[in-house]
Amino acid sequence: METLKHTLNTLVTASLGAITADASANANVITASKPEFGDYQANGVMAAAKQLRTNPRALAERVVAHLLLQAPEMFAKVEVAGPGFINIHLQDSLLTKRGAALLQAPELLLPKATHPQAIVVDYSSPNLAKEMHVGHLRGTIIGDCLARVLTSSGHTVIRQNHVGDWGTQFGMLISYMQEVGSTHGEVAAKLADLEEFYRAAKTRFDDDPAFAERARNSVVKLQSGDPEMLQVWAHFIDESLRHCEAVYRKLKITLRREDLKPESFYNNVLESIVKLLNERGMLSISDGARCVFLPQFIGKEGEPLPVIIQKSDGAYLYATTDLAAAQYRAHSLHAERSLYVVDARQSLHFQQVFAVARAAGLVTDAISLEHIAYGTMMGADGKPFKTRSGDTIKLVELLEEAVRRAYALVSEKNPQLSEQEKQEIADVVGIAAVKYADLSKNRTSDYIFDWSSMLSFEGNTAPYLLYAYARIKSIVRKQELNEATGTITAVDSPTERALLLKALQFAESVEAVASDCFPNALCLYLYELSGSFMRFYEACPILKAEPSVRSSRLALAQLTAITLQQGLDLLGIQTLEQM
RNA sequence: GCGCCCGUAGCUCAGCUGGAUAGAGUAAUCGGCUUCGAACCGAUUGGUCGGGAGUUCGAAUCUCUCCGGGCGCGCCA
Repeated sequence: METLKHTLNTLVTASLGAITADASANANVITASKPEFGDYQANGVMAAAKQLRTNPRALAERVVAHLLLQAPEMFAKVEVAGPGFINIHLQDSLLTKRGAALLQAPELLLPKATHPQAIVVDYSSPNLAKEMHVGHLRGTIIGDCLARVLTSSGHTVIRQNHVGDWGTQFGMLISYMQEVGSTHGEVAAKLADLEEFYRAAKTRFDDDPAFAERARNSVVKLQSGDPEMLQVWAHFIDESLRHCEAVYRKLKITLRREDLKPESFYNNVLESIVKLLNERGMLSISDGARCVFLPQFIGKEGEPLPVIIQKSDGAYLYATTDLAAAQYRAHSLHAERSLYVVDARQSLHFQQVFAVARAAGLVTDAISLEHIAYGTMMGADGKPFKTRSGDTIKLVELLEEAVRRAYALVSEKNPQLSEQEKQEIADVVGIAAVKYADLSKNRTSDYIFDWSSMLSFEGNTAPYLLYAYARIKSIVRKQELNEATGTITAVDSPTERALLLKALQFAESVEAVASDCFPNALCLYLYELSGSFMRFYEACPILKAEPSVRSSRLALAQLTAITLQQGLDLLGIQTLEQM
């Protein structure tokens, strides 16, 4: 179903166009900034009046008159306000009709994009040399949410988990694996704690020159395709992936093995990338390294800034791999959008990669390459977590802590629940709290990792939304079994009407997330929806209302519940029947 | 030095394709459960939107400048 905002914008824009004879005029309809301004407001008349050098209020009056002739049944009141705003008050019957239609066919809650696209979402992408830590949380959660949202909008989403499985550090790890055990079981036991394994290998590497030599040798052998090295390496990668998948399962992340497109996947095309750049005359040798210099990137003292494609020792770098990946996504996956959900600190890198890819013709204008940047995970001291400090908090441990805290809270609030129920609720609530804490913040700002704020269950948090949902479900359970499912027929109370209007606006926020990739907009919407329900709940009796009112209110509560459930699902958060 | 990001209530943050009197949460104070789940709801207090200038009917939002902070900038990813 087309959104109210879109319907209204089309209508008012048409009226504006008819009056001004300007086809480019846009009514710019938005949700009203205050309830007294109505349900929606059109701001575009003032800009149009300015262009025509005419009185904005007079123009607005004419637009309103035209609009009321076009669709009189939609509006309760349309009036001109202030310097030329048009305030739109919708007819209750329009709202109830739409609400009833959505209840009838909940799949209409999420309208499909008019132009479905093939969209690559590159996210999570941990380095397999180490265990996932809190630094991987944001990209994994945000990327998964975007993948879900885009899928729900009817796009073909191709997830790409660009894991780091190649490079010098794997030589060290392989050599250490060969040292610690000869049997599969011994090695697996050692790999149970990847972090510890990495530290131990690193220590060996730093302390023993002979070991370091073997490690360097291992890299060379591995890269030249030595079968034994490849086997050990594959074993390590497989173990490391198991760690990731355990985290994904806990977090309800939709990434699967088939979404893996590791760095090593591109190994055999890197040479051809370099060759192509060379043929295009884009390569130059600088200090022995093969580089691309683009005029728009200026370095420290005004000299050109290189993108290093191949090191002086012949090894490739991540820019090369990213170029290969861009080409693969454009030509093999036929993607029209490629989203890179990656830390904001890599923005220069992506600017360069995108620019080189386009300049070299590795991708055409048919694909939009977008760096979906997110802020750095900061410690309580305001400093970023250091990936190699050894002090990072493991993601699994963080999640276990969240669930523990949720369990304590559930036990306190609802001690009468069975042990199993408490545990199941704690699992959902703990994970939901962690994800929501992240998703509800603007992704571009830095994120301060703080146990108390992340695991607080008060205010604008996932538990608040889950609680609203559980409350509705509790009411629904209480209705008589033989009672026919009613539908929304009236919204006579202000909180009742506000709730219905809010529920009808779900798709508007989902559309915004699909185009701008800011999941916090959806969080804000769901929070407001829950708030609207809570106020409705306080003000309007449902089960105790007269039969006709009761049936309509029950239906409204139902609509709220399915909207909440769907919205939370898009965030990757499960709902609970009770909590 | 060059580039990118950020500075909004005591704290954590929304709002930024310019729109009406800048909003939430939290903390503080007060009120609301013999009535559908109080993990809730309501009220009050809390602001030179870092400073200044400009663009215009209108600026937290756009431009410039200054101050403060973060990040990035040749062979890690």
